[in-house]
Amino acid sequence: MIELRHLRYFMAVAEELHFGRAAERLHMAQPPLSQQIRQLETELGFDLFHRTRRRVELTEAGQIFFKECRKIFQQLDLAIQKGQQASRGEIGQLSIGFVSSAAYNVLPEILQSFRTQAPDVTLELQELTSDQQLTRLRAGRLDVGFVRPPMTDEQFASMTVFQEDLAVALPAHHPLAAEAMVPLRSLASEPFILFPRPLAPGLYDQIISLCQRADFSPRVVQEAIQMQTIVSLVAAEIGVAIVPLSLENLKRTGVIYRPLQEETPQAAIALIWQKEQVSPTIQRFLDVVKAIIPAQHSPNLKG
Amino acid sequence: MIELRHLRYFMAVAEELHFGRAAERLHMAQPPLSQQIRQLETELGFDLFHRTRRRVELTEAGQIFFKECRKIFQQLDLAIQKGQQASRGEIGQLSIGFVSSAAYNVLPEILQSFRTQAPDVTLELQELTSDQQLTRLRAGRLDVGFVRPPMTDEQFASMTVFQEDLAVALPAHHPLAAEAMVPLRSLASEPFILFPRPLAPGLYDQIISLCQRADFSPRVVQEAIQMQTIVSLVAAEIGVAIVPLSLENLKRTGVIYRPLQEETPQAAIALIWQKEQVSPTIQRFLDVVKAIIPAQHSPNLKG
DNA sequence: TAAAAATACTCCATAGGTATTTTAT
DNA sequence: ATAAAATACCTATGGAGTATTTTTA
Repeated sequence: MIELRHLRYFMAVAEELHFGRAAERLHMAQPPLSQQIRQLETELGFDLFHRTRRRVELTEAGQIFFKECRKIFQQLDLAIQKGQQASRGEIGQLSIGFVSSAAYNVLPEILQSFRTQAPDVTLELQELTSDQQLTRLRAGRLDVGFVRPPMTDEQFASMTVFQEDLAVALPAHHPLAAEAMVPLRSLASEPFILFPRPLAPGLYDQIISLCQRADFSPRVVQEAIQMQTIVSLVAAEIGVAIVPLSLENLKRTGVIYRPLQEETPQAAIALIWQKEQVSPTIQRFLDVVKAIIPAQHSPNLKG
Repeated sequence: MIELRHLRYFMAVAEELHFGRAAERLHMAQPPLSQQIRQLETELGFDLFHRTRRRVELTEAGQIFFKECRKIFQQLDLAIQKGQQASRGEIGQLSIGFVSSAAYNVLPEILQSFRTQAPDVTLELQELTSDQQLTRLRAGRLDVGFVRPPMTDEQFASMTVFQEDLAVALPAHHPLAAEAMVPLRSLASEPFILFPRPLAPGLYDQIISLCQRADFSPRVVQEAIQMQTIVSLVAAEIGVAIVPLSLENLKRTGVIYRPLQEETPQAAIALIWQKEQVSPTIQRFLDVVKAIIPAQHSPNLKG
């Protein structure tokens, strides 16, 4: 079986063209060196040296094998180097899941910062609902996810990266759009547009319980999977929607956002990951996120 | 010190993701396998596996190292394959020296044939005088040479590849050009153009002794290194020259070649090589040349 | 408790050392 | 006569085996 030892010895002899000097360079005696080269030649099935017992010369095959051997050691060095870089999180790939609304607030800044800090990491972004992300995180098909809490699974660690008030999205010509602030009660008879509960149970339940406290159940006329769609439906005067305030960033014309008069629970976005699976690349990503969060101030129209 | 053994073991474990099964595949027990992987990780300076003691998973660095390891083994296979090919003479390089006049007769056919038979051999052609070739052959800087005999050096083997009569090159309007055959004696008072003796002692001495036998010493008015030049000087009516007949192939206008009436020693071209240094590639070249020679008939205007 | 990897130890194959011979210059 | 590689033989490192423990699902 050929070992790197054989190749190292061969390289030394090929460079020195002298078994004695090569042995010296390898800090070993000459006879075992001769033996190992012999062994290598047997394994390879061809001779590497012309041995006139006085002069050592590379055969033609030896010359070519020598050049190719160099490449083997270069490839080995490269493998080690790349592995070490990866172990420091400097190269690698990172699969990131995110709910669509994260794309309108924290995500751009985080990605930009991470790309600067770790340019050798290939990012793979997937827009997914919160529970799709949980499934993929468990299966190891995702490294981190930006989800809507609550998130009560022991195997995940999480960090809140963004908090914002909920607001009412109104058609531009809706009477309530004239007011600076909307009391929730005034929406009691309005048609509502909501996410399907399975896709965002946290947000859905928040909205429902909010309405309950204002003594009404929202009349849901339409569900929509995308934030984009919800906003478009509002613009089309299909109904009103209670949405995270950062949707304002969409700048959809025909839609006006108004804060709720009531104290509302804040809509949060959390970064989650598997506790036990923190690769250096993931760690670097977490570090980048941590560095950015303090700079974030929850937008709040009431402030 | 990292050995291929370590890498082979790592590849097996990385593929099986199970030390027990990997050990089985490697026809060995599980504990030494664990040890060797440990050892590899220590050498590398980073972990290859996440060991939860129940599940084995590649770390990110491990995944990348795995990919690079594949390339190492591919490179190793390539090195062995190329070496074996070279040992069979299927690839390699061949340095060929030749005297300029060889380019007008045998060389083209030989090269063409060899290129067809051994397309993977890179040819390096050098136009050199006979003694320059001897020096380089001794130094190993040339594999074979096409020279003008005589060649009396024990360490070389040789093979005559071409023989031809000597002829007189005359200016087109020279009175002797009217004759079908020229007696050497009629050139006694003509101005001669010759090679400098050091560059082609064999040919030079042949010509001189030829003249001696015809009872005159040639009056040398000009020496020229290139056959081309000699022929041009003849065309310019500077003098006459005794040259190998194959120079006719130059088709220089203004020059007429006429055979000598006397029996002349033939000018030969020999292929020579170091007896002790016959690489498979050289052997293949010799074989090609041998196959061609019988087809060669010495051109002879007297025939 | 069952399955899998890690530890602890033991052994022997073989890499490497020493002494000597062979051979070519 | 000398330098260099090959051969013969011996030594001991460390790779691999067996038995056992540890750990977690």
